[in-house]
Amino acid sequence: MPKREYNFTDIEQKWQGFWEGCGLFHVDENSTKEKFYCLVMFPYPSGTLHVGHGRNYIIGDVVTRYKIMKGYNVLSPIGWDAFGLPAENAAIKSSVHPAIWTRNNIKAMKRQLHRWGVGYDWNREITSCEPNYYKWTQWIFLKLYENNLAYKKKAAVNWCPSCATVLANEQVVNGCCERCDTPVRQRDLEQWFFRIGQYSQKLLDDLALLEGWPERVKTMQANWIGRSEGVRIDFRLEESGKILSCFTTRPDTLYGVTFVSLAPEHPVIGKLISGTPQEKHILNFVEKARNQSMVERTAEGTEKEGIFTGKYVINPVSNDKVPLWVANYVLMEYGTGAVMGVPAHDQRDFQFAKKYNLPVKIVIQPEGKELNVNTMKEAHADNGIQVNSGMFDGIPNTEAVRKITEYLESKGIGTKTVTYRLRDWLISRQRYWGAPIPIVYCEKCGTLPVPESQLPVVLPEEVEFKSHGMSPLAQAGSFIHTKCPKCSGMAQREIDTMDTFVDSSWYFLRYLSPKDNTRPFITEKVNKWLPVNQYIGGVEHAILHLLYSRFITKVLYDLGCIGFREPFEHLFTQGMIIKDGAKMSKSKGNVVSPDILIDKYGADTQRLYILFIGPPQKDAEWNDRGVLGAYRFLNRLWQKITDYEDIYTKVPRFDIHIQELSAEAKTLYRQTNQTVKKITEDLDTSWHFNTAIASIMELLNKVDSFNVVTPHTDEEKI
RNA sequence: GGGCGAGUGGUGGAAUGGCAGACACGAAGGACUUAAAAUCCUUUGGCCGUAAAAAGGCCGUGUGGGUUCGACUCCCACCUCGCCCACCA
Repeated sequence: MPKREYNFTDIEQKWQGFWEGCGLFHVDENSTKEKFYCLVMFPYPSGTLHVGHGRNYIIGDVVTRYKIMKGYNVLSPIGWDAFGLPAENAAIKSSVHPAIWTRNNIKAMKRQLHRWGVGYDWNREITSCEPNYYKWTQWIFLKLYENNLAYKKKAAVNWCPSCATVLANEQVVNGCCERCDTPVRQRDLEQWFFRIGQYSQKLLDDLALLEGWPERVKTMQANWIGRSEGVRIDFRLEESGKILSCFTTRPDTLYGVTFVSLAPEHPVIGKLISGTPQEKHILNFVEKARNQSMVERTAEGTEKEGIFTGKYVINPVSNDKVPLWVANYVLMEYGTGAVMGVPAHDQRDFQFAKKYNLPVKIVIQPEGKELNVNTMKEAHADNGIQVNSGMFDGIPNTEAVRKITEYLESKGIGTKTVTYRLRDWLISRQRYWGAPIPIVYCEKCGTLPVPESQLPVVLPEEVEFKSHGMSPLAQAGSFIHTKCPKCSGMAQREIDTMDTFVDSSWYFLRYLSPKDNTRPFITEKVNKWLPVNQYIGGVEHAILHLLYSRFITKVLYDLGCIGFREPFEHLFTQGMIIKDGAKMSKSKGNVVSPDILIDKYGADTQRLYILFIGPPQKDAEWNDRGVLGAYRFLNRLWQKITDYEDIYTKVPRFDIHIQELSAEAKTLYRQTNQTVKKITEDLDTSWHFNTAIASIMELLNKVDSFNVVTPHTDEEKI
């Protein structure tokens, strides 16, 4: 038999054309079939795609096609998360406008997605940097502003004094500017925040609703929200008698307090030390601590440093007089910005006390051994029995937590408090390439939101990019100067843009009405199609993107705009593709281009290999030889199928009489059905694409050996 | 320091309480070829066994314990690696 060639180019072009022609991936919204919303995280248009990106889209494509075959009405949309810092950096480096750079990248990546043969409803494509999209990102901002969920306050940014510009955390390398190596300083700017903190408890509670999410992602979110129960205890300043509150989760250690520390930013410091001889020293210390960049100050191994204020506070239960310090490890944003120091029972306090010769006082003795102040090498943070604790002596410390809290509350010197680690979401970016924040500042009328009728606030395209200095928007006079929406007098626009996470926290609603210019989304449609049945993306988004999307969904639900509280029913997080020991990425220089592989072996080979490489939720090592194996298999399969084309096109599909088959043919028939069953299970319940493919390979191997041992007549019956 | 995950042949992996190593890669040998590539066939965890083979046997899933008739799989402790977070009071 003459060998025919497996001409993947023709085959793939033919079928891609066929799918497009029959609109396989276009959703018929009037269909009576059950809906299925399959969503892949929309890509950032960074340049070109590499095979590592492909995993996400190929898995999404498999799910989409499988659900279509199972009879669902499947929505599988795609778009572009198109605002962001890399576009701006490209503009500075190579003088290409971010808009041009971004649109070119989108064009290139779109071509690549098409070549991969992944199926989307392209009629619904959205691009977050286009005015018809960011108009509605601005609308979301206005809704939050109207409902007191957006506010402005001073917050520190990383500031490079040499470039005179704000740096993102990732642009700070070892505490220095990545471009000029100048040490980065902290600088306070007025910035916009969303009150996600107000939703901490809801975001935590509703994790329980997410049965289709991986446990580890839910745990990560719960840890990030970081609820902790404790007590706010009122200490008093020795001289003035004024209250200084400390937050603690360990009220049982209250009798062991030997000092109290303040965050360098604590507002009480200034007044407290004003006019004292040590004032200058302390202010120097505060200044130094505040100039450590966030990254540096919170990095592991940063030396704990402090300075004595010369003042004392009074312990409300023991009446001990303890020194008041300022320490760089105390954070103003968490708790009250003041911490009680218990060296005997907190390791960090222990180190601090040893360094500055502060006393150690044991108030909890572990059972079975006795702690001694003079021989302790580290703090005892575990449980034990209360000692040196007045009326609470002799009870287990776990009980003392409750008893001391009750006592403090009854005396009015403490309050049970729940705190969350989750801070409000800083959405201001001193950048050009983002959605402008729709706010106007009028000298007469103050801070005003841009009326909805005036949206979008269009990002001007004629601006200058300089390697240093302020955001290009700050120099765009025609953008800044505007009329006050209230008094029509002279006013100025906000020049900060929004964090790109705002763009991506609602895009899944827009796919249902991507071109509607009258509203961000259509309530009836999103209520019908959401929550998303299956969301697929990288685990690196387990916290921020997924938490922000949940937050915005909850806000819109509370405002009555939508009828569901969680956006994503099932979540799948795929593993990374590793090459030469590192995640495949352009910056590491270890990318494999899909285009070259498609030219050589075809898209199906690449798709098959990506699915065969290993369990999809785990990281996988890329191996060029593995691609060849996938190619060989497809060749064999294609040869086998075309060999018998004339037979099975003639025989009706289910016209097989089992009784008439030979024993070998019967076995093969059974094995075929077993394979179908195995693949169905792999796709339905576990997403074991690799073993599904392996079982087809096995079946093909069996078909091959069947031909060898059986006379030709039996083949024809199959 | 906290959280999550993973340790199985030369490699990616399969088996999740019942024959460990499916499937694939690589390697070795052979067929075809002037030759190479491609393709096809055979072998391929280690050790013992044998003149060579075969039969057969023993060992083997990071380490040490445990549960069980039976453990890669479940439980406890430890070691190593990866990822995420981290001075959170």
